[in-house]
Amino acid sequence: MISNSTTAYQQHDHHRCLKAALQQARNRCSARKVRLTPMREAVLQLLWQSHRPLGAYKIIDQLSASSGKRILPPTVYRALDFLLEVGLIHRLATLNAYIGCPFPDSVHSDYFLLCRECGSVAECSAESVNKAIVSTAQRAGFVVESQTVEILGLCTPCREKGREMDCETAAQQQGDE
Amino acid sequence: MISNSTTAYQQHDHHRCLKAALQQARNRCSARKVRLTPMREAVLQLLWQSHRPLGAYKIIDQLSASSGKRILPPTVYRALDFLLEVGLIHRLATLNAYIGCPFPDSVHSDYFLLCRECGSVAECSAESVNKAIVSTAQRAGFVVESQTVEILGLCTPCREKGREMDCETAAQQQGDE
DNA sequence: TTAAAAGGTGTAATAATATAACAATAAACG
DNA sequence: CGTTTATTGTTATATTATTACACCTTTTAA
Repeated sequence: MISNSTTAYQQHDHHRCLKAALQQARNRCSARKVRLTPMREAVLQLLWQSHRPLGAYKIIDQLSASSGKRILPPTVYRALDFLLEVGLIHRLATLNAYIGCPFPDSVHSDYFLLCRECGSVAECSAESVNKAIVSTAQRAGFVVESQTVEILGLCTPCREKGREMDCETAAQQQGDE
Repeated sequence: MISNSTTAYQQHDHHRCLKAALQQARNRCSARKVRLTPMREAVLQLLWQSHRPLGAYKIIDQLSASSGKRILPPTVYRALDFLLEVGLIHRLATLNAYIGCPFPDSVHSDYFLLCRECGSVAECSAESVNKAIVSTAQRAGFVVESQTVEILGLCTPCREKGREMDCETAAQQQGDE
């Protein structure tokens, strides 16, 4: 069984997506008796702007721009640490970037699909992957404590776009950074 | 079927291990018509000192110490890039560190067991993990191009040591950094 | 066998990501 | 309230990695 968040690269009402995430975050924090301060919420909101991960310094820049005053690294890293701790975001080791967690409340081993074309990241929780990892590790006498699984590839929309290009004019394949 | 290199944390003749790795590297480079220069070989050799990954700046320091002159970052990063390219080493994203590849010649999706206690890293290639990843990704419409799978946990020797400690004196559990 | 080209290394400077240490402030709690 | 605890501000710095350009060495090819 797969539980996933491939809405990441599908059309959807993102405003609703963000609103739900923030509400979930508030609930989770109050349940845990920890404080979702304005700074922490601001960082979380930035990470929910889109389904693309954001580097810490991008967050610093955006926050500085929107607040009008210089936000310094420790401020943002502390908010990120808090959000990681509470399970509201994840850090992507291969990108040195952070992303909102779409289902903080369900148990899940982090498993990410990173589209190299559009930069979107979908989080999945696949029991089969988890089982395969734990059981092969076990056969090697290794006890699993945590996993980092980051898959680089192409999401459906980007693959289809790529196909169109192949058919029409494969000539002008400029990268859109 | 699992093919692995759990010798990483088992007793073995490491000198032989290193010698074999260097020979394999020379073969691989000559087969590919690329040059395993003294600098590149020195870096590779350092990465084969043990089955523990090494950060780039550790390599720089060790190389500077042993050669008597200051080796600067680009020199080492270039050697690392070369070795990565040729498939003789891997980069561990979760550690920002590098490690020799025990079987550069066989096809394998990189899958690493990192022991949090002793720091040893074993590389495995498990078809079951790979298949689970590719098939669940596929169900999400995602085409896999490359994978980063890094598993943190405890290797057999460390787990056993931990057990002994529990039985005898759990008191003095000083981390051996 | 030598000139040109390609590949590799040395060096200085700097970019990008992250943390340590301590002061100032705000919130929670008795 | 006043005290304690949690959070944020600030300065400085650590860690990892890259850019740009000069110089040297190996290979190629005339």
